[in-house]
Amino acid sequence: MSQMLQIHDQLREMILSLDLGPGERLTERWLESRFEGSRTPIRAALVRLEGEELVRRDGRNWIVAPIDLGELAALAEFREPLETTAVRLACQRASEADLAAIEAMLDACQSGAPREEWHRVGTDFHVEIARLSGNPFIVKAIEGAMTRLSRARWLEVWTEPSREQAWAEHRRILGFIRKNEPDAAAREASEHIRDTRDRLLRSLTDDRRSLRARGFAVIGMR
Amino acid sequence: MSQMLQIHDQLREMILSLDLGPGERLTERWLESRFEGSRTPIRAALVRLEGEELVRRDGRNWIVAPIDLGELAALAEFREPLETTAVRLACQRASEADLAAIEAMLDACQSGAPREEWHRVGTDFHVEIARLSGNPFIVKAIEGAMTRLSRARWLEVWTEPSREQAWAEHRRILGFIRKNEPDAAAREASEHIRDTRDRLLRSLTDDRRSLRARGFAVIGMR
DNA sequence: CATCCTCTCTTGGTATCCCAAAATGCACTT
DNA sequence: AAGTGCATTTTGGGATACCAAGAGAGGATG
Repeated sequence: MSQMLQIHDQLREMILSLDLGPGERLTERWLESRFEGSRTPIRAALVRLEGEELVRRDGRNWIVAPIDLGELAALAEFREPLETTAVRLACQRASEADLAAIEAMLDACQSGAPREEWHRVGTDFHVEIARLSGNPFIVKAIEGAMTRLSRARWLEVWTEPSREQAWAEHRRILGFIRKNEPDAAAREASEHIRDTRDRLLRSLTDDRRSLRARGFAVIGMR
Repeated sequence: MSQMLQIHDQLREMILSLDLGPGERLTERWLESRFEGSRTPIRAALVRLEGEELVRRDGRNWIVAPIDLGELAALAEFREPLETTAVRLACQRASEADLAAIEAMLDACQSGAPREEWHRVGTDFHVEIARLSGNPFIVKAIEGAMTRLSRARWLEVWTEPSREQAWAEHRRILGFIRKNEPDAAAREASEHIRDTRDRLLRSLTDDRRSLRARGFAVIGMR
């Protein structure tokens, strides 16, 4: 694989895992030494990440995109029509094998599983459901939305009951698709997206001060 | 503005206006002489355009993204939930001034207007309506979808009645938003998107052979 | 001691250079 | 005449060189 793609993937991972704090400045020269490559592939990776809005220009400088809490409500508003459409289409188009694969994914996430696992599966569930719609534009939009949500979800303080509730909602959505009840599946999906939004907002607005203290640029939601 | 952005914009324009044929190969060296800049900014522009999926890798080469007629149906399926949501939100959030501005835009497109004008307004209408939703994610998604549709719309053979019908549908959507009738507006928007899809598909599948003859890579829709 | 100016150093933007790999074309074979 | 193998050319990937602009330190001046 080309060096540029390696750098892109590593840098992306560092950003999404909060190894690089939101708002942090990235100098091309630092990245150069960090990844032991020259500036050419590094700049290509940065331009690419800029397209994914994980990195941004600040004047002439590069910075890690700040987390914008103001986005969270808009993101839920965006996901709702798309995911309800996705589950409806999934009812028509998904095979039993597809659904079983997703159920297995949920099952694999036992209560003892590490935090990374819960985080990943909680994202992948929505992307995989979108994939069942068979519509690549819906898939890409949901991928983008979940990526945008990803860092905020690391910061969320997960309580056991809230996590359980989210998982129960996932299972209900899947169940209604399986029973081929598109209206019920869509209703569940809507509720789940709103519940998740509320949980995130409640958790993050409380902790915003402490996030700032960690040096993270967290904007919006005055 | 940086040279890279200039090159990006110019190249983007050339692609969207079909100055560069879909599927055409782009060598960095040719672009270098064409834009009288060195390869560094040109490569940055190409990486950027790759993110917008207007340019793509073919092995080690760069090519202008082919037009994929198979996308057209999926694109309509994607737009429908988003735009119906957008018009509903517009009913709640748009000011009279916003609506008047859009109406003025439609009015400015008289029957004698040049083809470019019709093409541009036909795209902008949808983007501006999306903007009234106040949701930046919806706006960007619609922008992307209309961009993806743009080249196919140049190839469409426009008949006077079909164009009139599209404009009448635009006006009806706007009218229902104005009268604050979200359900009616959403229904109109759905119908309009489907009608447009059907018109496009009918026109393009017929003419596919002639497009290929012009050297355009047009794939999908066996 | 505060302020302003200047000089330096670092940064990103651009041009150019080198290299390996892939394509091209040509000659030679059958 | 068609096919095959080798030499040459061209291409994109990466590294480096150079530059102008901006930030920051340090010194001169009030």
